[in-house]
Amino acid sequence: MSAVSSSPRPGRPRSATASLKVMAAALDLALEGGIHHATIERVSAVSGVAKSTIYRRWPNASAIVMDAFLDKIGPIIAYDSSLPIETNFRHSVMALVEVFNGPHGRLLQHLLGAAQSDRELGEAFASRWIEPRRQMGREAIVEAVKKGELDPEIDPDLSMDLIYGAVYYRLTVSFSEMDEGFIEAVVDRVLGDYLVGRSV
Amino acid sequence: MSAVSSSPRPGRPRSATASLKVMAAALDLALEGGIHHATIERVSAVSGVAKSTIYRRWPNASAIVMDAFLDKIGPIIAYDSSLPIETNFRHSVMALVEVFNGPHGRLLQHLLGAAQSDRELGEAFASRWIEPRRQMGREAIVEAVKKGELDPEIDPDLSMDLIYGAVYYRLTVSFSEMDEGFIEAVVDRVLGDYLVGRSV
DNA sequence: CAATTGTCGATACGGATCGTTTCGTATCCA
DNA sequence: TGGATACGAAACGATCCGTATCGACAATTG
Repeated sequence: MSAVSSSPRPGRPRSATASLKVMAAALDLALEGGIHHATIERVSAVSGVAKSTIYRRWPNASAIVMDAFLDKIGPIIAYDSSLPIETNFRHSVMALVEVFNGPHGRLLQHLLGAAQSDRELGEAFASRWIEPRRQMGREAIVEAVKKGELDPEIDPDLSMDLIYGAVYYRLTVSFSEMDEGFIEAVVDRVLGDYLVGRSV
Repeated sequence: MSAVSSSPRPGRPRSATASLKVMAAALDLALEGGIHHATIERVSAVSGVAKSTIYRRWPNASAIVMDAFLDKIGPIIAYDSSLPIETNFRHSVMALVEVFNGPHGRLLQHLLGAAQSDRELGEAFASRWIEPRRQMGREAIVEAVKKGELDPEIDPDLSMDLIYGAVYYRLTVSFSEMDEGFIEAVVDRVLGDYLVGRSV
């Protein structure tokens, strides 16, 4: 468990900039012409990093795009527990849907598509993109219960399945648009009955 | 609008058996080694139908697999309006999840994945697989409202987004298992509050 | 019956991409 | 100074793509 900072092994160390150049090139190519446009050959040509070097670090082109995407977009999670729980969810889900509708939306869709037939890709996606959001959502619910905003009977996990399920279903299964009204309806429908001081 | 039964056009008619042989071969290959194993070259070799003939009928390999899948599995829709609405939904969603868990589940997942970066495939999937199920689900809800089983306040479309959203989310986004308990929880959570004679 | 029209299977083509390998060079550690 | 490892460049065989060509075949049309 000694995660040494500098290089513990002999031999020439891996170039630190190579990975960055490769990921930047892969992201550019994928944003420009869809994920299938980001091939290893093209990434190598655009980044100036040799194919052999790339294959030493990633198993295939989709994995590069996934890494690049998660590094760039992954950290953005918008939960704000100072807001009322319902508003908090509306805002955070709306922020997610704005990513869907923005320039990275199609790429996210393509990545999720590729993950359907690539186990490692799917695991990376689930652990680095999906789970952090679920986690924060669950925590927001638990906090809201503590504050007395929500009925303790609520099932946080099921709530996440329903809310995120509905928006990903629209994005990737029924391929239909989402507006603010839809998000409000979903959040209301899932949280509404558990809001304290309402369902009288 | 004269959809003639036999061949109205001159020239040699298309072989009726060719499409069947192609679809059977494509489905076999896809079930055997994943959707990427069903290439045009292999389908041609296995089915004995020439590549040129295949390209005359389908734009790419995924489209063949989609057609084959929908022809074989598509018709199976299990709604039974004689049951109480809650039981009806539990059964039909359970039947869908059993498809997910069965031999065709991974194929469905792969097809949905391919549809993320193939517009035509996505539209075929939405119109031939998703929409018929939503339609029957909505009708079941409307009937239940008429029968007085459900509160007329319920939103059938939103209910479909929530129920199907949750199960597809588990299949394709969070990659987690589904058991009967999960399905009961989802259906209960979405329909429960609208069941007449309960939330007193 | 003969001409027309479209499909059939077989085969070949150029092109893209894959993933691997080889080679000489560069860089770090002991 | 070695030994070990990474680097870029280049070439490899293989697969699949989508298109085109070919002669043979089977239906309609006149």
